[in-house]
Amino acid sequence: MAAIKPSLAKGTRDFSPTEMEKRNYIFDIIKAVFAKYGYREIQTPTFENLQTLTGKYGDEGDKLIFKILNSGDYLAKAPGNLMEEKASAQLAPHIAEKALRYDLTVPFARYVVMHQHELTLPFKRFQIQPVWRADRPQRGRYREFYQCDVDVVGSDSLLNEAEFVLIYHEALSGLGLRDFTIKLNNRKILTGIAEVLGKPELIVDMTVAIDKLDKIGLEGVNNELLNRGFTAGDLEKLQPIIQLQGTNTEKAEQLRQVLASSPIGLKGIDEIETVLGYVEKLVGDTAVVNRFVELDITLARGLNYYTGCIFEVKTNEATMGSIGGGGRYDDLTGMFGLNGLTGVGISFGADRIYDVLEELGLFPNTAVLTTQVLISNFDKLAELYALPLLRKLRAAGVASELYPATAKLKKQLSYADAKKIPYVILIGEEEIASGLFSLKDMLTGEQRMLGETEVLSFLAPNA
RNA sequence: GUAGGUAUAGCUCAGUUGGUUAGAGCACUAGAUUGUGGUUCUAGGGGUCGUGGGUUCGAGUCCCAUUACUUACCCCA
Repeated sequence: MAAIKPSLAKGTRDFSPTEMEKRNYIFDIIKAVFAKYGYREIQTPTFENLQTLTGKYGDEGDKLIFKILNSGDYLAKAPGNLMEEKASAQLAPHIAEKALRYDLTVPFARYVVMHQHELTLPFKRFQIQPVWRADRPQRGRYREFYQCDVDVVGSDSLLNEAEFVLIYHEALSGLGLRDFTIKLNNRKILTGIAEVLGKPELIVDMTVAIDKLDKIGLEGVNNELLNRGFTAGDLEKLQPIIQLQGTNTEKAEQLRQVLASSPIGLKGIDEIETVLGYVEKLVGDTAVVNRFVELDITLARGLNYYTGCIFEVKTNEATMGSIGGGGRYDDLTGMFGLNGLTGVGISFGADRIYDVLEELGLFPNTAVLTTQVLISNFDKLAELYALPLLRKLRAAGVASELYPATAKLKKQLSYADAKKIPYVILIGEEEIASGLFSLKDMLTGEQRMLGETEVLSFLAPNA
């Protein structure tokens, strides 16, 4: 068999030991916060029935689902006419009945419906698993990436929304981020705006356009609105909304006036104000809230399913898309036949957070823990002589290893150096004769002769 | 799906209007140092210059095609 050139599938990455240690550092901090707020972990399968996933993410989203070819002679049962016509989209469900999960929310909805009789509502769960999307990779965008989702179903209390703001703040601060913005919006406000304009059916076009304010500026947004079916008169009404200024309270006040004729819009504002009120009480410091939380009506995401509050988090310390997002969906499980169950949740983009922490140099050294001590291996005699010490070190909880072959000391020390092992124990003729061990500090280069108990108490002072 | 950019050693990259045997740094191996790493010095291994075609006396260099990677748009974490 001819050797093939090794390569990674597009948009995927290997995680080497150092990277894994850093990734776990992120996951551990996020998990600890989730647990602290009462969420419990679940996992769902890597792949689901294709039917479970399609139709949940909009047309664009459906195209990005990785489908898994059926086993066996999958073309035998496929409709001939569709193959003749090369109708890929229609043919796909006939030859691919499974697909890789696209996010964690839809599998969670399926989970809730299937386990409804064993769940105590409200059910609070978190889930940290990879998801797959078949889009074109670019900076901060991968085809395989991890989401850290935390959701609660069966509770319509806005306390949940408020706690998610706290979770974001606590987790991101815990990771060392200092300047980020938790943006809040509400689907009902967007609906209200579209209503006031008399164009409720254009809500998606409207929000997609004004969402780009940061990127293409006011003029660009206005042009896009015109292209998407809005009139000059609509634009005029929209200007004060798009360019909303001031504190969160001031913004809410202005919106209240604009949306006076829209009951649903006013409800959205009520919700935002309630959430902000809870957040202030929970944080206990208005200045902190104003610094990290921002009412931003240009925020548009997940419009296919979000019905209430919408979240998005951006870091201001690095150029990166959003590092998290979420929202409320009133009918999370309706698509699986269980109506009237509301859900709200957020997600952390772990891979992007990793890139940001890397760029800002925020990974602590302790995130990269390794073997504490390496025992050298001079010859077979020393190797055997080392084994009891190795056993005692490990029994005392010291991460330790014996160099697995008789090799030049230079090579063994280089190994310790490359692996950043802080101590090396040298065992040769002298040590065997004296019964002492040479303990070398790799950082200072100092070397001492110690007895076994001294070695153990030095490397494991608390054991 | 649309539009750019890039492709030379394991990695990051030089390579002059087309001209002899394609280079550097890092990494690796060995020696200087037969029981001492990280610094230093010396030597060594490692290349069908992404692939296929074309122009030319001659192509890493120019042209065409193709593939892969990459950046941006759409969309999204």
